[in-house]
Amino acid sequence: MSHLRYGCLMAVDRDHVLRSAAALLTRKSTATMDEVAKAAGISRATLHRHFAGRDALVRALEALCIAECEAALDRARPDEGGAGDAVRRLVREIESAAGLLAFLYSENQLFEGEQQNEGWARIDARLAALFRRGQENGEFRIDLSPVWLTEALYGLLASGAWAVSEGRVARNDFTHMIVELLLGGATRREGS
Amino acid sequence: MSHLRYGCLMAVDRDHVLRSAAALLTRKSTATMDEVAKAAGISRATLHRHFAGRDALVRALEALCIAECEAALDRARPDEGGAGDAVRRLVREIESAAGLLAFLYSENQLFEGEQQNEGWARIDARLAALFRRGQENGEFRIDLSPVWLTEALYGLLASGAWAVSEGRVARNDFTHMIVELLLGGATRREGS
DNA sequence: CCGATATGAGACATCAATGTCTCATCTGCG
DNA sequence: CGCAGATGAGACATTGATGTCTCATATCGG
Repeated sequence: MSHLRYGCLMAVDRDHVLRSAAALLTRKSTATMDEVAKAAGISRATLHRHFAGRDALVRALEALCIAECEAALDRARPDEGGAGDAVRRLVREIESAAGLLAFLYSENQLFEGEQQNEGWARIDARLAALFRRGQENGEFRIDLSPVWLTEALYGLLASGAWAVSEGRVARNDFTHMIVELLLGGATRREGS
Repeated sequence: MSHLRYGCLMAVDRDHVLRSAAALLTRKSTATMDEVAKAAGISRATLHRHFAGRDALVRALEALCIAECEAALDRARPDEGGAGDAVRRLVREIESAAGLLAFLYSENQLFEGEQQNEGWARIDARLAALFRRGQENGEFRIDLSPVWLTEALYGLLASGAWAVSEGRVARNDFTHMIVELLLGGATRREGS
């Protein structure tokens, strides 16, 4: 049954291609299919055998990013312990996907009109629920809506990934910078 | 001297075209030169008479955005009073340019390799100086670098403009959302 | 060794956006 | 009115990316 072998081998290679493409497009969002193929060490023809076209590739990257974000969300256990600590865990877990997130974040406006992957709605809902939980247990302020906090988190992740890739801030500071700004803000606390 | 009249009239029309293009590209960053021309109520030929090409148009929008940001920075008087209050004034003044800023923010990665407009360096420096002033007078925490706070401000402005244009948050909340998150963070203060 | 399958290389047509050009028309001014 | 400059409409070539195709080659399993 060559079908089974075919499927298996393709899946492995497909994943490798996908991750190469993610790494490249994170740095250069306008990279050509040819450049993507070269970056993955395959020919353009083979790239097309894996992904019908650029659109399909971006969609696959979107699915990958969604899967990684949901996995990060799972690992972060957003329903356990303090909401602030959960946010810290989440940012730490999602850091590796931030570059891809930033790429898709700007690519999304290209999908206007077309339907969005419903995975984003799931993630948005889980993030908003985390912020809402923090509000309800008194940890977070209530004048900033969960929806806005969710959008702001995306924006800070994208900014952080961009600033790191540009060398303007150190990669090791990524989590700290984002978490501290998102949770504590720039104002110095009297207590600490 | 038709040259004088010519220069004057072109300047007026050019500004109108520029603002139409900004309004359109803010909503649809991939708009065609044809769409930009239609949005400005002129023909594609006339658009090309004003701006040599798409690149020149984006550069002109960049210059416009820089001018508006610097004007906002001037009006906000970042060197007067508390740094926190100065940031509030700044965000309020820069709000109208946030959409254009978001467009150029994602367009910038297209300019990789090519030299950046030095205006951004001026603005970056003024913003970083404001945050540094806040750190030095004890208002702001010192573990978040002025460079990161500057990047984060850009990111929040872009996220805010995007969220507003998508209808996910109310336009009237724009300034409050960004300022409060940037300065105070999501955590509820004991004092208030 | 043989055959099936995947791959690489490259030719080729397509397509969309762009930049350039011409020409008819309009407008304002003398 | 008559002219110069600006405009609109549209044709045209160019360019870059894309998608499709063919064929020779490499690889792997039987």
